[in-house]
Amino acid sequence: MGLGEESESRVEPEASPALVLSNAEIADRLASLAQLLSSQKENPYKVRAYQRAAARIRTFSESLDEMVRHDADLTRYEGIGEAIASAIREIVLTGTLGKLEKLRESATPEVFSISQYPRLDPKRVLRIYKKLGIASTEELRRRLENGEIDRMMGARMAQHVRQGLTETHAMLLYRADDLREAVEQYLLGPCGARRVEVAGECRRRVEVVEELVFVVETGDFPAMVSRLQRYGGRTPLLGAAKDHASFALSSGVILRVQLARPDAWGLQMVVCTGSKAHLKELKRVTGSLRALKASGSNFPTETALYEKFGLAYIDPELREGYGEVAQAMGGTLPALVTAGDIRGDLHAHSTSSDGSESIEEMALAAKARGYEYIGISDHSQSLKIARGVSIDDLWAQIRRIDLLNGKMRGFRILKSAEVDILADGSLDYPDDLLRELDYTVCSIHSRFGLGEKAQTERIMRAMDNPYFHILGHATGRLLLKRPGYSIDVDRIIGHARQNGCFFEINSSPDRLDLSAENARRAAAEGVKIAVSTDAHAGRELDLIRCGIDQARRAGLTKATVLNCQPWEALQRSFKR
DNA sequence: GCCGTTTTCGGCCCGACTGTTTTCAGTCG
Repeated sequence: MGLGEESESRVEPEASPALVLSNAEIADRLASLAQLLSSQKENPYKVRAYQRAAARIRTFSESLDEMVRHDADLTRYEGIGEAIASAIREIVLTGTLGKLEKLRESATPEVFSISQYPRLDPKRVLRIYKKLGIASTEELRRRLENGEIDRMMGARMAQHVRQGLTETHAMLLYRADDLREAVEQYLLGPCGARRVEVAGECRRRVEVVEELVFVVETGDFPAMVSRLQRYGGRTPLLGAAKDHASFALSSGVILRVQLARPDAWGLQMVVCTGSKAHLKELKRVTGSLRALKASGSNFPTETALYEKFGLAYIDPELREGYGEVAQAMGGTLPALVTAGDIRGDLHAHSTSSDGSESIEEMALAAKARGYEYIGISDHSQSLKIARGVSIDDLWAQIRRIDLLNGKMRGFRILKSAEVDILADGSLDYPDDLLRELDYTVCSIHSRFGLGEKAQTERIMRAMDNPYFHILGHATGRLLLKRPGYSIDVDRIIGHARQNGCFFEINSSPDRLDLSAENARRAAAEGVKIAVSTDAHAGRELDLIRCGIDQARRAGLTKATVLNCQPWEALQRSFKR
């Protein structure tokens, strides 16, 4: 998008830079090799080593091709040893990899065709082929599009195939932040930008990013565009006009840069930040933004633009078209929660279950962050793989925390547990033990496959237990990996309100569960939400920033976030 | 294949549960 003066045109690939292999092309070959080795049942650690190296290479901003030609030592990078370094050299110098070609020759036609899509897992795809009686990637794509893979193989498999077959790839926000940093440095350094600011999904803190957008100021835009084509060796230009351009980054994310003059900077930031839904709301007040630009009005900052139309400044996280423009006009925008409002973490693990630091260490880490409390919520007895705490051990842990609290000043360790919600909706500890805890986080870790109705009622039954307090990661989703189990969120929100239960925004970057949309619905019904990290080590308490991003996207304020309260108030909230 | 090092090879997390099945391999944190 952007307010381009002319529409984008397809650009023919340049002749000479094509001789340079891009990091993406090198990574693809290593990934294909991993596929073929995997389908030959090679040592899985070897397979993973190639996959890891391929993934790593996609994040490089320097050109591997150039490094090889300058005889740089590639083994200084983690995950690249002698063997993979020499494979990369061979790819760069000969354009091919003998080992890969050989394996391709001996592969079945099915596996050969799968290896054209380096992100597909051949084992999984072969299972699909067998079950659906098909044998080609074209057929695979067709069955994906008509929903058959979803129906026959499940949503998870469908997601894998979808990601494997498409060329653009979404990326977790917190990985995109690293990429953003690298591209920003590249824009300011080699590209000679005077000013760079990130916009788009990254700025709105959307949990999964498909496009990196920058607003830039430079005296020589064409030079910047040509320099960007050499990012990571070679970065294909997808299209360009005189004031904007987009590129296909190695990682599969689209990079878009929009040129802006200082006097139109604010306007371009608004347009490039989006979202589409926000801009639609905004245009009802401002009229066409394109016309606004043509009028030559002066909008050096976003605030200048919003102010001119009688709007308060709208935080980027709120720009999703949920009525924020009307709120900005009426002066009723929420004061979004910030990391500084958080008084403690209500979901952390310790060495008692699958954490890597002791209760004392976790407490010290929380105290060092300026928190007033930390809730130790270790896994319950049934979750064997996470070394769930036995009934006896939890009794002992309760007594130990009491002792520790006796020695702490101005800080409190809360006695909690992440209690499994069992298949029948009962909780994984007896009531007389649950009663001794300050509160509980109750979560589903098994039987994801129950249908929506059964899963919903399972959670509602669990909420009927008077010692149920916070529903942990409500849908079990893992972003870009697993869609989560199906539940009727509205029914569960209603039941939570009735029973005095709460939700959690789990801050793990690949969970962020509740979603912003569901958190918004819960808050609208008056159900408070804990923003928790699920930390398994002291440093993971930092992940709270990811949860805060999500909470802000949901429009949550200090008053709607459970752990913005001091312990005394919290204690009252947990009385049912 | 990489890493670390106790320098020459073993570990790379793991163990119970699940299944319009695949009786093994995928899955849950």
